[in-house]
Order: sequence, then structure tokens, then C-alpha cells
Amino acid sequence: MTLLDSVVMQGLGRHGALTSEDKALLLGLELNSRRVSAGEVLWQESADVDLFCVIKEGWAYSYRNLGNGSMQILKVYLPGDIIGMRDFGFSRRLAGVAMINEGVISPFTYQQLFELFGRSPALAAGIIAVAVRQQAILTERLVYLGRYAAHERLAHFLYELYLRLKRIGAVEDNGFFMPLSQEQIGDALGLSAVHVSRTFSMLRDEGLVVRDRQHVTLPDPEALARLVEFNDTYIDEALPPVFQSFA
Amino acid sequence: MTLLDSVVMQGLGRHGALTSEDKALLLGLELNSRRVSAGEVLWQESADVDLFCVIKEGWAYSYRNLGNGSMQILKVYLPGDIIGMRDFGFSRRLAGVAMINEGVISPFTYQQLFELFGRSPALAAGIIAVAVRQQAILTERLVYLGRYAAHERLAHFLYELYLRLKRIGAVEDNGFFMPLSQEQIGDALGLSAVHVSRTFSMLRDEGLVVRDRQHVTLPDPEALARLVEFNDTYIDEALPPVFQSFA
DNA sequence: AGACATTCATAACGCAGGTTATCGACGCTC
DNA sequence: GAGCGTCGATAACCTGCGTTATGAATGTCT
Repeated sequence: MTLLDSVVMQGLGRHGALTSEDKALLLGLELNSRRVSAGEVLWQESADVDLFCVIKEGWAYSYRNLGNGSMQILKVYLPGDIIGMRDFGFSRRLAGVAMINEGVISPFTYQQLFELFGRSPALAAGIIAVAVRQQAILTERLVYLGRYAAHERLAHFLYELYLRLKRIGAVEDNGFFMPLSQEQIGDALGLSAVHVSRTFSMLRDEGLVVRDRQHVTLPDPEALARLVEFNDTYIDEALPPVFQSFA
Repeated sequence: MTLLDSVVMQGLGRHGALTSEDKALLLGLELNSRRVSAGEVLWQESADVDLFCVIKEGWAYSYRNLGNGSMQILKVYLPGDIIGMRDFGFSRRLAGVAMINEGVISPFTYQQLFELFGRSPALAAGIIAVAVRQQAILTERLVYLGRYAAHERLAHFLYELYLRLKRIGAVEDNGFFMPLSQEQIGDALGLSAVHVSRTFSMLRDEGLVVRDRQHVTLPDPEALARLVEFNDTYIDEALPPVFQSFA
């Protein structure tokens, strides 16, 4: 899973906006790559912002460790995602990032990013759009934390993963690999691990979610989508037309 | 309160990065202005994204109306804030925006924004940094929704307002004007209006917050800051050095 | 294969916060 | 200033979720 694949699949490279030079520039971000182990911390909160990463394999999450001893997971990153854009414009990290399972990442620097922006406005627009869409996903989580019950939060979380994984071709027979522990899911959804377990049992009893260790199947994704009234415009939407003239 | 004041006060215009042309461009965004009434909806969720606004007077909030009948307020905007940047890169609004009290706004278009970006990289960086900081505030709210109790959420919310208002010179004797109803505060914090009232009483009894109708006083802001372990780096931080060479 | 650490399911119990209701204080309009 | 609508305080009651505990299943190390 390269960034190029991801950007194209997210509809940001359509309309013939990406020249072959653009593609070469994008691939150039991924010349370096590094194998990382499960649980490895890529950076801690408050560390200097020196680089960003593309995830090529594996899952990661960004998190905040809180004064009261708990952790809030902000976002789960999948292959093809850019990590660290949250910190763009800051000199210190606003959140830590750690790998969930083992994988491969491609780090690149602020300088590389600026150079790319200078060379291709189309890519600049595309990358900014990707970052903005990640924020939209975060906002959606905020809405769920504020105003929905546990089973709706979990259903929404799983359905979001399902859609994002489907887009990168990682869903088969409505099922996907899901390396998160229930404790981690709880940290993402603002729930205790125990209640995540209870809620999984509930969704299982209702025939909405089947889980076997690290494999999740959604027997009827549409039913789940109805339960959570999923707002998917922000995940798949292309850049608005006005960007074409700019880029 | 103009955008220029705001950008400068937020430390994004320091380092002599803003030329007099930059300043003229910024002020040019605010040539149009319009008086708006209390409660006026500036746009609804899903409306076409045609313009952005600078708030010159008054408070506003962005919100989502949810299927279960409740509302989640995403962010409260104060004078000097840019509204609508959340939707940058989308063709439909992700959230509605409404005025809290009456005020004055200056609308500007996508085209104006792009033109400004093309003419001044320094301003482009500055405006993006402002948008990124607004997202950081949102992330902080998410953390509080996920992992903190009602009194901590409310204390954090009030302290955040206090800091933001202080920065624009709207705090006097540790007190400020706060036009939000308890129902609206509840919608922002994921609490019922009743519990917001209970929590205000609690903070009052502890001597942390004094409230008289729409006026709030924090007798001991530092004590409140300790209670919420306020992370203020994201509010006041200047752009990192690497941006200077770019801009 | 044995020892140990994780992860997960389920139960029992308590409490923070939701819900509903009532009442008083303001701020409108005419 | 009478009537009305909105806002906020407080109380009573209920429930969803946190907490703690226990045991079973699985994965890992040697």
C-alpha cells in the first residue's frame, strides 16, 4: 500500500490532475522505509516535530496519556494513511503515535513536504485534503463520544474501519483483520474494556457483528450502517471543483 | 476585532513575516461585513461550501444535529476567529454554524482565499496554522469527552474560553461575558442541561467559578488550570522555525 | 510441554449523570 | 404592569457504564 495508491483511491488524484512528475514526487516520499515492531512508539507527545510517515503495512494509533492515568486514543491509522499531519504547523507533537502490530513505515521530513508543495500545487491540495479528511473523521468520533451510547459508538467505530479497509481492498466476505484489543477500543471510544466486551456480546446477540479473536465479520453491513446513521460523505468525497482551477 | 489583529495576536504574524502588502491582503478579506442577529444560522449542514467568514463581533458555534434528536456543538467561535475552515477541501458543509448572540461577520470566498494563498505564502502558512490550531482545540475537547468527568469538562471549557478571551483582550478582572445558555454548554460538553447546572453549583461551592447571568468570573484561574491540567501549548504556540524559510 | 502473561467473558455492585418535574427569576411584548 | 416564554436551581428517581473480581482461553518463552 503506497501513498500514491491511497491518494488515488481516495479520489484526490482523479480528473487527470496528477502528472507523471506528481506521481514520481509522491513515490519519492517513500524511498526510505523501515520495519517497525508491534507496540513500537514512533514518537511521544511533546517530542520535536521532525518527520511525518506513510504507513505501508500495519496499523498504528495516535494517543494522549492523561493525568488521571487513562489514555485516549485519538485515531487509528491504516496502511496508506499519513501519520503526523496533525502536528503540521507545530514544533512539538500534540499526541504520541504507536504501532498496534508490526509493519513498515516510510518517514519523510518537513523539508521534503515543503519541497513537494512548492513543486506541485495539485499534490499540495491533495495532501491537505487527506489531512482535512482525517480531521473530519476525528470530528465524527467527537460527536459519538458526546452524544451516543456505547453500542452506537462501537458499531460506528467498526463500520468506519470497515469502510476505510474496504477502500484499500482489505475486506473479504464482509470480514477483516482487526488487531486492536478491547482495551484499546475502549481507549478510543471512551469506554472501559469490560463494557466494550459487554457491548460486543450485545452486537453479536443481535447478529450485527461476529468476532473471532482478531477477525471481525459484519454479516449485514447495511443494517449496521442504519444503526449508526453513518455519514460517509467525508470519507469518500472528491475535492470540490474549485480546487481544479487552483491545482 | 479584525483578522489581522487576531493573526498577529496569535503569534503568527511575528518575526516580521508580514509585509505591508500582507496586511493589506488580510484586511481585504474583511471589506464586506454584515450584521447578524442572535440565533441566525449562517449555514446548515450539507449546504454548499461557498464562503468562509471572519467573526468581527459576537460569538458563534458550529454544530451537528443528530438522528436521536440531540445536538453536538463542535466549537465555539469568538471575535477574530475564522469560521468554515473545517469545510476547506469539501464541497458540502460538514457542520452547521449559527450565531449565539448578535454580531458582525465578514464573509469571503474560496477564490479570495486561493488568491491570497497565491500572493503570500506567509499568509497561507499563517491561515493554515490558525485552522490547524482550531483543530487542536477540537481534539482537546475530544479527549475531555472521552476520559473526564463533568466537572473537569466544564472547568476545562471555561478555562479554554478564559484563555482565548484573554488573548483578544476580552477579560477584565478575571471575568468575562459568556452568552451561552447551560443547554448550549451541555451540547458542547456532551452533558444534559440539568447536569451542567448541578456542575456549575459544584464549582461555585468550591470557589472556582462565579456566574451571574451571562457574566463569568474565575476568582483563581490558576487553581482552575491545575484542576484541568490545562495543556496550553496549542493555543499560543508560534509557527515552528521551518515555516520561516518556507514563508 | 510447562510456566506465565494477555486477553476476554461474565457477574455483582455502586455511582455519575440522564430524565422528569416543579418553582422562581428574568426579560420580553403589548 | 399583566401575561408569557426562556432560563436556571433543585429534587427524586432510574439506568448505563465504571469498577472489581474470577475463571477460561489463547499466545509466548524457554
